[in-house]
Amino acid sequence: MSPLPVSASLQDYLEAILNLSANGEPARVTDIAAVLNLAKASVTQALGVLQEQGLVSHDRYGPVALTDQGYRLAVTVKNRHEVILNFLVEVLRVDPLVAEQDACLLEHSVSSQTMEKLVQFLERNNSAGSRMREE
Amino acid sequence: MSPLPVSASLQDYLEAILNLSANGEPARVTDIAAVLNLAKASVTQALGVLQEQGLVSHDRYGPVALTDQGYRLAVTVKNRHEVILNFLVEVLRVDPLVAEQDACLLEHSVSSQTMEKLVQFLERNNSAGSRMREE
DNA sequence: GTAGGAAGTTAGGCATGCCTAACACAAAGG
DNA sequence: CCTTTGTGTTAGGCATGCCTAACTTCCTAC
Repeated sequence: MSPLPVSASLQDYLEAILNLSANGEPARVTDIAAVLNLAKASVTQALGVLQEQGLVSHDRYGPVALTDQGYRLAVTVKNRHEVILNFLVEVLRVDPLVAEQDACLLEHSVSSQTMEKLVQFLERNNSAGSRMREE
Repeated sequence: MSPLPVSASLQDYLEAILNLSANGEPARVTDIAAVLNLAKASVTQALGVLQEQGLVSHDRYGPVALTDQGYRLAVTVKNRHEVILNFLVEVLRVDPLVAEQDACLLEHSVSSQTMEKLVQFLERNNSAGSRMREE
């Protein structure tokens, strides 16, 4: 329960698994490798670590599933990603493709406090007027 | 001249050296190690790499200096740091200490485009009106 | 059933980046 | 001088995270 030291890399695996299983797909090693653009062997290795930490369940040669704990963590990571992406695209007007890449990296470097502040900022400037004029 | 692959870690060394030499200090291995909170041996090693890449000049047992190229790169890195810090503190109102830590990490993950957009945003919302109306 | 190919794993290797321990050098004081 | 103290380097080790190559397992189609 302690704030498990889940590296940026492992967070990426969790996020990928969440996205895959959200799409109905059962999250196989090959799919994860494809999404993350890594060798399958690397995925197998990472899954071993994630399983040790109780974040993933994975029988040999079987599909991969998030545990409850892993799911919660993955959702957190994905939220970060989306908040940051939203900010980059909607506020800064960064090109969506670039923003997507940036979000992938930034999501691992932003403190919780900054994330909160970012959410607050978006609530102020987004909901208040999703089309707020700038002319 | 090509976009040298200078890792985040090496960028930190450059930034530290720039900050130290800006303070009059001659940037010694010990100082760099202290600033970055690393072992001196690690600094020596990194300096070797930086020297190979022509970013730093460093005679055995002597002080460390940035080359022209290294200086330019270090300034770029430092600028990124300051822009991000400024944004976090002035716009998001993140606690300065937390913001400082975040900036150290974020400066390595943000694309050039996002940096530009961030600068534009700050120019709009900072200089134009440090008290911009939000009512 | 059995031969494919696809999926998954294992083994071994490599780069980065950090560490500690031990050694070499330097500069200053007695 | 020569010893002491701090600075710098070298050597060796370790963790992470990736890779390729070779092997095993699975599944499907014949």
